Amino acid sequence: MAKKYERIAEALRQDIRAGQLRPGEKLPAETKLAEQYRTSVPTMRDALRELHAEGLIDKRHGIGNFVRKPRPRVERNNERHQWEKDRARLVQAEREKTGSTEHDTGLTVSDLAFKADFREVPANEDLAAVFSVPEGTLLLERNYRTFPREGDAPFSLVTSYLVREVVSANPDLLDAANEPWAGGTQNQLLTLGIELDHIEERIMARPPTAEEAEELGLQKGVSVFQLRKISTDTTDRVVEVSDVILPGDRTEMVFTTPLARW
Amino acid sequence: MAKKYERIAEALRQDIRAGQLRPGEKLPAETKLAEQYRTSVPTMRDALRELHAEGLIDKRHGIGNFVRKPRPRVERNNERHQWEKDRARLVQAEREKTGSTEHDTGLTVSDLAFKADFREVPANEDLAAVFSVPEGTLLLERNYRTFPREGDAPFSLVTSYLVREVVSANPDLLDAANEPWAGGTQNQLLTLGIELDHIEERIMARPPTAEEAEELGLQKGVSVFQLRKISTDTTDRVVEVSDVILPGDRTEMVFTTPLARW
DNA sequence: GAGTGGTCTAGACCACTGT
DNA sequence: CAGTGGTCTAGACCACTCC
Repeated sequence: MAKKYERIAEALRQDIRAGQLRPGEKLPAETKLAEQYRTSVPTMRDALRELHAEGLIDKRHGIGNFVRKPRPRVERNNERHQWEKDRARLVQAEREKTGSTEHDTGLTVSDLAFKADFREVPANEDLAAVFSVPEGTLLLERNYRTFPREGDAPFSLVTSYLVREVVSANPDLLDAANEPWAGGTQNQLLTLGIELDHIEERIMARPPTAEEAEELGLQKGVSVFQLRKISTDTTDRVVEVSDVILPGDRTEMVFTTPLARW
Repeated sequence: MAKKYERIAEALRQDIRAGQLRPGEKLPAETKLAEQYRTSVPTMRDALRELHAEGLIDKRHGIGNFVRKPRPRVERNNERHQWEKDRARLVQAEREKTGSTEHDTGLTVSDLAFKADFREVPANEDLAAVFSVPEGTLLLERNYRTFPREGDAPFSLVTSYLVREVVSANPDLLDAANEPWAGGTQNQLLTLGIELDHIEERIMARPPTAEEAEELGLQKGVSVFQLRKISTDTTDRVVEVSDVILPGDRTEMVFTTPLARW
């Protein structure tokens, strides 16, 4: 015999998929549900936990359980990097002509930085290795919180690192008040005479920390993408390292790899 | 005051990180632990569930809870695609000279197919759209189970689709007995006169289905990468679609994006 | 304050594993 | 068989949200 909580979960799944329970709709209280399904509250909660892990329901403490509205997935395409690079110079060219209308144009098509927070930190072992600098080298750490335009939940947590020494040639870059910066990071690097050659991204999936779950409005059990983006310039020097946390249930990452012709 | 099960989880985390509890070591029985921490068994289990979700312990029914040995992460780099493409012709060249020593050289550096299972299916709406063929078009569906060389748990579940009509020019490709195929899929396509131009990969993270958890030896709550790889040839035709499930806790995906010079 | 989900207890019994 | 984790019960009380 199937486990009781699984049978209950399956019954609720059917109701949801069949449209008996519609997106946004509130489920009966857990005590009521336990009664309906002739079981105890803890067992009922086991069933609900299953649905929750699958992303079918949202749990809201003190309010209730709700059938989840399918959240729009956001696509993150690696073509954005070339796009950003092209744009970095465009913006620069226009600046020379027109002045500064740049403030409207955000960083990237679907990102809009609302909060930027800068500080200086010494490189730990990990970062020192990636940058190929001695441990303890001063880095500029920049924290961003970005939101989708629609005023939904915040969408990604970004921590970016630059070598302080390298950046100091342009003092504007040290001030968080200048964010969001028209033309994005690649334009910032351009002001330092740095051109990027390639970008490497390493992706892992893991459960969110309590902090991340809080900030991203995630529920326990939903996994996050952890992405480390490493930007290397044309002299083969690592110039930026960026750690990004993305909600696994709302993000779709797309990478296109071109192949050399035979 | 912090929640009790969180305090207990934290205490155990410390013990693990500090090396008091070593990888592979068995924890005391849940009843004993509950006693030690002066709590009930269900609460103790809440704490253990937390550690389990974080990948710090393995739960083995009927045996015990164990500190997890850090499983080697497998790196999946997109440079493999170019590597495979180069290799596809190399193998071909050597075949003409020497004969068939190809059987030793697997598909890709760290993959080894142990089980291949072929069948023909009509294209559903989803696949038809990707291939740009009418719904119902016959596809060759190939299921692979790959294992890391060390005889550990199976490592990825792959379902690959090709348009049956296209493949039939080389009947050898229709027989699962010819797997693993020296030179991999790109060599198979080469025998059909097909050269790939680029590969697109779409990545999502989600909890595993019960089936996947079973096959990959995953534990509940650990998420999987779902990767769809779309291969397009030099005539801009989609020739292969491959759905891959990878364990999120053991896989690190790496993508390098080259940028055009200014 | 009323109603909700979250935490916690103290057990009982079942299912799985190894000897 | 003994020992383990998995499921399930029937409650109590706390923390949160809304009115």
